[in-house]
Amino acid sequence: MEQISSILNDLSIGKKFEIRGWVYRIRASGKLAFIILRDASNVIQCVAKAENFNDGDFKLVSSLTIESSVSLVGELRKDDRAINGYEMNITSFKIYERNDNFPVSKDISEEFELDNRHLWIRSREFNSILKIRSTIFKAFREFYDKEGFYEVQPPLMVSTATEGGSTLFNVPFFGETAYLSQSSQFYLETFIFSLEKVYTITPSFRAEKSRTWRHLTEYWHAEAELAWTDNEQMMEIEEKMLHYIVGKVISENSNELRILGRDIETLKESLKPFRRIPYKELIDMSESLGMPLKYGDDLGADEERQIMSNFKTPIFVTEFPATLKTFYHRPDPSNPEVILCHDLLAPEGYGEVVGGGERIWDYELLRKRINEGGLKEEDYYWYLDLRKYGSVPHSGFGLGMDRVAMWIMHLDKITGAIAYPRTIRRLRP
RNA sequence: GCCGCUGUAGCUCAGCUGGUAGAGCACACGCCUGUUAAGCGUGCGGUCGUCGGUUCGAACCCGACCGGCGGCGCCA
Repeated sequence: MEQISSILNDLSIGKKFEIRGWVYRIRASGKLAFIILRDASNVIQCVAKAENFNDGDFKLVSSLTIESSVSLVGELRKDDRAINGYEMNITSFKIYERNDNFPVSKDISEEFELDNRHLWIRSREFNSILKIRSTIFKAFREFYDKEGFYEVQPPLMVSTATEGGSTLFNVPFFGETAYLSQSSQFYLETFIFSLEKVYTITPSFRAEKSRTWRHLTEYWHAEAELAWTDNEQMMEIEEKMLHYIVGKVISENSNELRILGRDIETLKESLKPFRRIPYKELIDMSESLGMPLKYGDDLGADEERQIMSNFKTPIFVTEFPATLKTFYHRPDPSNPEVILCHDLLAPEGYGEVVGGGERIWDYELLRKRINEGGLKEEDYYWYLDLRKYGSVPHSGFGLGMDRVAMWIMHLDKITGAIAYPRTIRRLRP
């Protein structure tokens, strides 16, 4: 039994193989049937000639239907007329299941595709998306492993919000109410006092009624937290990480990128250094970027899209005004109006994929910020404790894996970057 | 939460000023020895999202409800 990709080469010419998979396309004429077979690895054209079978068997093999599961035995030939340049001349076959009518056909709407994701993920396009996603997740873990980080597992059923104001999902919890985690940041901060450099990849849940091209209700959140690290050092690590991930995808998935129509030369631009632009400078530049802004304006979807249509490489926007960020961000001691933080905006109009920065590590300052935010100190007792017992300067970030995947693959919406998107209006399949 | 669009065959859609439902694809059968989303012929296939109203008559006009899609805010 062979994988299709492993036999598509000149060394296989003249050899007999057995391959198994699903019928991708079939075209039959009286005495000849072409079956394009797919497996996880690729597709190959197979030809069944009537002269090689008795009438009953030829009838069976030439009337197979799309997505029927089969194994085919035959000899490989080079043939320029066939997709991928090789063709297998079938001499025997086994049918595992013959379908009546596969619902997914060449003309499908977005709604039908989403209702039938469990079947659509078989398409060559989605097969490529899943392979690239797999590389992105693998590269993320590889990078942090090489950098000496520990992977940790925070709880996902929690008692408090990370960011005040965000809407939480409630879950019954033995007479209490639990919430689904929106971010593991606070728990990661606890881990650094044991392990110093930690990361995690978990789902995060947002009950906001967002209806946009880049929001999911359940999304894959990659987060890291480092002791003894400032904002500048944090950005250096993130830049190195994204260079590693993009480089891995380019080297391992060039074929999949081609199937998706992703321009690899444009993607390679993101292997270059990322500019750091302080918020104030960005505001000063904003008019020339086609999106006039004034100091204090937040960057919304339209602003990011317009600004990032000017860049081919991601940029860090740093030093946001304190009014635009939540309570745990550390103000610049030399200018408390400004926060020691950064957002990473992806190029080609994609916008924010990472948010990070230094955390407040002074006990009294954090208490003050919690109270200013209208939050209850007792809800955050364990988070405050970290500032009482051996507090250290530290930084971290959160990255939306699905957003990174969408940008790397140049997809037009985030629901295309994940197999089973959860949004305000989609819970199935 | 706000704004806009949409729902007709398994799928993609057409259906004029209201007059009793159409095409392509898929599937089934037949023909074809080099197809590339193959071709030709025949066939199968519809409480026109649901409920109510107007009318002699509603896929079409009106109302309510339900589903879906797109955009913004919020964020990753």
